[in-house]
Amino acid sequence: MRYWLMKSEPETFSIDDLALKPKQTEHWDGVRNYQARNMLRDQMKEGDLAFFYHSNCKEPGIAGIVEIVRAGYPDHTALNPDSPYYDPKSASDQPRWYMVDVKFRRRLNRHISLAELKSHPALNDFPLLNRGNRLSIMPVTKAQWNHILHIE
DNA sequence: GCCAACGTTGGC
DNA sequence: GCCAACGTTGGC
Repeated sequence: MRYWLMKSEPETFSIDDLALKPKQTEHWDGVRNYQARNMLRDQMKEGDLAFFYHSNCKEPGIAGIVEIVRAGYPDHTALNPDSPYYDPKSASDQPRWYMVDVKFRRRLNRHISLAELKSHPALNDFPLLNRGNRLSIMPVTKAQWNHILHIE
């Protein structure tokens, strides 16, 4: 199994929103970046765990943990002209974009802010902290995962 | 709201 | 295939 970090803007979809969903499960739609798409489609598997990261908000940081409960499958919002994620170049017989289903596991005991993550030398290689990184899905090593849970 | 960084688009 | 222009991300 692998570990991940998944970004979401809490004003759009927060860990609290996920916790309120039926079965506390929701599909992770709207990823429109090829590198992130490849991870959704090829690498994320049922049983993987991911940090739920709140971005573009007052205090960006890790808010909780989710589990991947369905591996990559076509993101149907790309085919819906009414969706903000509509992509006219996508087609149902040749899907361009993918998503996974995630299930709420728990909130962290405390919110771990981006500023705090930056202060840990052990996380120097954490992709989230690399300058200019804009990926909304990124891999987390077991060591990084454990480190973050340790400082929780 | 600013702006640096980056990805994508499209003319050539 | 280059690269300038443009749009988006996301921290601050």
